[in-house]
Amino acid sequence: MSLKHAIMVLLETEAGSGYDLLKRFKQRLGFFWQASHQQIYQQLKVMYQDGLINCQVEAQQGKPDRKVYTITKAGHQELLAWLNATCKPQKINDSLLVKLYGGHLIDKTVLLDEIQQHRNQHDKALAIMLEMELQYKQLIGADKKSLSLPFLTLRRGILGEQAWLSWAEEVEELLSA
Amino acid sequence: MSLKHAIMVLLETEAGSGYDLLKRFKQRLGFFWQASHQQIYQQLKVMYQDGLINCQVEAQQGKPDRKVYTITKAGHQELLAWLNATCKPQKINDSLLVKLYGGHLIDKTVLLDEIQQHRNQHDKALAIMLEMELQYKQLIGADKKSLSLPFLTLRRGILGEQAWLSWAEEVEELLSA
DNA sequence: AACTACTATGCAACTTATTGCATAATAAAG
DNA sequence: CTTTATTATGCAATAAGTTGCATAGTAGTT
Repeated sequence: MSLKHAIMVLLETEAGSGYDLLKRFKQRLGFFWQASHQQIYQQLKVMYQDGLINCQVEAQQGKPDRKVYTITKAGHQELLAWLNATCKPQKINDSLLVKLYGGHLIDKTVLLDEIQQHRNQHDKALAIMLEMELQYKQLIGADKKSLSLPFLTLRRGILGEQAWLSWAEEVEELLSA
Repeated sequence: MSLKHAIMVLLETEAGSGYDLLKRFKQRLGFFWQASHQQIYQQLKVMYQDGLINCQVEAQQGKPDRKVYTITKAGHQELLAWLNATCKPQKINDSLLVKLYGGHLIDKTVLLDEIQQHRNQHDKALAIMLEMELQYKQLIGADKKSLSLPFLTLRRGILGEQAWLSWAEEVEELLSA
């Protein structure tokens, strides 16, 4: 289970509440790790029980208490152990491809429509990532160096999206013929 | 849940037992849909209870009975409904990228080793797919036409793997520097 | 003779993720 | 003035997926 470790990677650099972590997932790990708010809150609860993280409750007026989590020594060690262990290859379950595989059963305009809808999403995702890349490239010195590993994950996203879009062109060409 | 629908896509063209389906997943959908034998057997049980598939038991000497499943009318309709509905974007959870994102906490040779291990897997996967592509391209006429949609899913695999490998080169270059 | 791989199925327990609901304040837009 | 979005958290039930174990024969290898 890596959600636990993804959370710890985020907490390692900066403390945060469940909501903070949710936002960080979206902003920083969103294109390679997706987690819902339920998953995060539930996981934090378990991790706290297991002593991997500490919790400081900040009372707030009117709003529910804000629980700010930090990583413990035990958590840090667990994270290091995980980082040093090999991880299994990513599991891929892509329903769009299942649909395409069985696409002879339906009208091909339905397939084309769906591909185009997905392409819109991928176009947007790529545009965001290219913007992020631009911002990274304008950095200099220590800032740039400290972000070199996150930058590599961004590159994965960019190359992945570009490959997806190239493929979509092939699909559209073949289905439109 | 699409495992159900993936199974029906496979049963739509040809009847099969749980074990048959497991093999077909590996051979035909393996690079975009992964399912364990447990998942398949459990799912078949539920689908049978729900009337989506029929089951003919073939007695075998010494071995357990072989249960051959076929799709029912209800199953076919459910499949068509699913094929015509839009599916949500693929969920990606890639622990290798989480690891890379938090890679500043460990020795970069560990990262390099892991990338290289993964690259071996991706190299092999790509080689298999390129071989499959070659075989497809040697087909002619009706055979070729009937496999044009599976071929598109194969292209997705090929373009995806090539993108992964290009990325791995970037990573190795940056981490080795 | 022992080990390994393949065929062929399945239960039980556990972990992980999703869906639906619930609360409650602030701020912006129409 | 009403609706929508954002901040902020969480329970309960269900669905989906994983891990470990179990059975049992055949075929090939060491």
